[in-house]
Amino acid sequence: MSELRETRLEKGKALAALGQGPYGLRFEPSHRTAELQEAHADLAKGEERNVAVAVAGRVMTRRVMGKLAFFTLADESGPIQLYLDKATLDAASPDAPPPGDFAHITSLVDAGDLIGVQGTLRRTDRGELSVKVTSWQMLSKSLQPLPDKWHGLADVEKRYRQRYLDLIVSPHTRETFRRRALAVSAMRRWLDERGFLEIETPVLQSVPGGADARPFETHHNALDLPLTLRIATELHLKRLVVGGFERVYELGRIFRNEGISTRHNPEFTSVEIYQAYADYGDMMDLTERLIAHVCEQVCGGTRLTYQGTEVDLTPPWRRATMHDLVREATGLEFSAFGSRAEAAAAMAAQGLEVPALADSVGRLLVEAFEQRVEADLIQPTFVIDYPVENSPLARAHRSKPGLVERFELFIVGRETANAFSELIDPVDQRQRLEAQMARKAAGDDEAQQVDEDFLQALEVGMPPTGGLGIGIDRLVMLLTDSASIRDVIAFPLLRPEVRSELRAEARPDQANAPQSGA
RNA sequence: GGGUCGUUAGCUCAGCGGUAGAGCACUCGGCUUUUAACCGAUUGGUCCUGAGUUCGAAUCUCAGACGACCCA
Repeated sequence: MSELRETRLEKGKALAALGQGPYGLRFEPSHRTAELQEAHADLAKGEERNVAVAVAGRVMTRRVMGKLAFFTLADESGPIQLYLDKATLDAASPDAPPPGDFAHITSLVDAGDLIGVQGTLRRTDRGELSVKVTSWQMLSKSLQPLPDKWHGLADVEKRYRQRYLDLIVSPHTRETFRRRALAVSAMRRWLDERGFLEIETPVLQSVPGGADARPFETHHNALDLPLTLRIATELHLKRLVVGGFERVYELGRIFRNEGISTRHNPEFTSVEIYQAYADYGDMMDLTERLIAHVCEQVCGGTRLTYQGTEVDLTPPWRRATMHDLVREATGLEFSAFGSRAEAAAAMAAQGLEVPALADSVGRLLVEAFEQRVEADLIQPTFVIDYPVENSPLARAHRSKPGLVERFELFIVGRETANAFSELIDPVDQRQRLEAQMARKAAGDDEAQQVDEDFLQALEVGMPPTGGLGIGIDRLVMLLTDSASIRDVIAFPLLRPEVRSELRAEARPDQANAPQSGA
């Protein structure tokens, strides 16, 4: 609908004729609105306070009644009411061309416009703290209507596609991203204070590694080189540990070419943390303390409610082996199975699915865990000691053959962190990655590949190291009580919006296609 | 990948085989204590797209697009 836009363009011209932009250069607010609300909470109804204030923000609502008008102006901190009366405004601007300053602000300023005002304070008879405006400046004319002031943006798709509108009208959305920023900065500060260095590693890689995932592919023109976007930061951070950095981390975006769901976005944020001379037990301690600290900073405590469920993140957290958890849930004792066939038969008898790709007792254990245990791990739980087959970068368990020193942290049924005593033996590492390559050749397109340079780094000698990865998006979902990962990513991936006329051009075959009878 | 639901005015929605509707927003008029302001008037449509059934389709059928949720 362009009529509204035309009207507002006309108002913009009228404003320009009055010397009001309509796009201002700068404005100096004296306060945020929330500061005024707090500082003048004691001002009584009907009273005025003759202090000069200046505030800037977006006009959210307008109520004009003859010679008096009320606007709501919102800045980042929240709203404040503007009290506009004809007598005051016209007296303050005697040189304004007819029909006068009050008429100008009430007829040329629309909901959605960004304006700055100067005035004094007054609490109205109804108890609303207001800026009694003496002068105003148009800072930016909005040519588009704001979403419905009562319903807000109910269309979920529009909320994601036009996040700016969502942010303007939904305080809850603003709060979510504010908390996300708080969580990330609290995490970095906590790590920095403990001597961890954040070092950036490449996003563009020749050999994607560090996780079981399919990468995005791209190309470097000048080198005529196929490249992939990183699926993890692990192998480069380990090279830094080899190089002598004993505590390193990187908090950043990684990319996995997978489906989209309420828990998956193709680009998401992780933090990977490596500590030399530590093992996975140390990383459990670190994980507890780090996440509990971030939770305190963001939520004010270590207890929270997620989608109606009480979650207590107060350390220490439960630690249980995968074998024990699967036994509790299914009665199956996986350490007693002598062959895959035996394990598969026992699983089938329990009504568990037995996928063909799970070609070993260890992989079936993980299947049983995913099918029967995972979703019920509501309170924070470290699941420890994974089968070696699924963990090609983790060190063999010091006392349990066939297992590795690995844990995953589950909260509200979701994998939230993953950590190992890192595998530092280059010979063992080569064998593990070669086994992965064999799987890849057999059709597992998420299997890892051999990274010769990484193996070379290990040959130089890597100290025993504990490594940890945390999914930031899922953690923020937990801290903000968000049901979907899209609610904590400002601009989640969506299919591009296609206009109907372009759609017709894109599918010319459709117009003449023969129709099969209905 | 499979299933369910949704898509109608700028926004929120109703209409479910017989002339396209409401509230809000916009525009105009009135109004000096409103806060979903109020009162009056006007304006606004590719009913997601394409095809089919029918005398007649927003409505029924098929295909497609996009989205949400659930499952894998």
